Amino acid sequence: MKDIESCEQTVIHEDIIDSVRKNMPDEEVLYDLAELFKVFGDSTRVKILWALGESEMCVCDIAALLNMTQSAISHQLRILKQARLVKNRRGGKVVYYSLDDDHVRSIFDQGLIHIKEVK
Amino acid sequence: MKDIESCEQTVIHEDIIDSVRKNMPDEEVLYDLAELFKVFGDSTRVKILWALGESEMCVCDIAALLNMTQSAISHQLRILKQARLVKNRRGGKVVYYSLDDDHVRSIFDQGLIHIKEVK
DNA sequence: AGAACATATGAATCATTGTTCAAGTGTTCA
DNA sequence: TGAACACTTGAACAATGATTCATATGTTCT
Repeated sequence: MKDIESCEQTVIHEDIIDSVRKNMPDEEVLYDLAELFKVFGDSTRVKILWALGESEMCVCDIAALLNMTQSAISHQLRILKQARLVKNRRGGKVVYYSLDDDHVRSIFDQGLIHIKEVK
Repeated sequence: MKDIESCEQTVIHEDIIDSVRKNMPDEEVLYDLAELFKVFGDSTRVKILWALGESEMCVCDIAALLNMTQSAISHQLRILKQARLVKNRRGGKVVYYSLDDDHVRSIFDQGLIHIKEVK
């Protein structure tokens, strides 16, 4: 995110730069994409998402499952909810969370294919 | 990552916890998955990957395209290479980078579907 | 109303990370 | 060989972020 005095860079293949630039999506789209993947980029959240892929769960059960504090889980659930990856419903004192996106599974799958090939 | 004295958590649905735990992949797999998505979780890297999806490019061209320093780009390329998402070849003084994974496109696509639905 | 419980939230802390700056490789060409 | 260029790399810095701790909210049950 710099823009000081329009840079003094060496450009070797101006034609390629131009054509690539022409086909690039808006800055904003790529930014949002990165923000989404950032949410997937934490193992606690990945575990939560995976667990919710198996079953709707309440906060304290997730905490017990992952052996972490309720508070920590709650903070992460907030991030997941803001990203619209999970939703929740209240049942008395208990709040149940579940997946709010069908693509979570397929995003995971694509990632798994990659890490399997790399191993 | 805590394990102090086996926690004192309230468990509400023990059966669910057990069955979810049974179906969870190894800790290591989920960790690797998060590490992979972490790589996608930066807009500079997303831009680089997208650009390389269009065409093989050298470092200074990417820097010019994104209006960033060669150094910054080079650092990010190293991360992408460690994750086996890009590969490179040398042509004289110039180093050309290209995608090293067919799934980058499909991972992006899944992400794009999500952010479009959310908007 | 008040106690007990499940969850949420704000501030603080510690670790991680992206970029910059300066210096280092490696290659070409005169 | 040495200057010029493309790129890499390590240290430093600032910003971001995950977890903890303490406290607040909201619900149930007596």
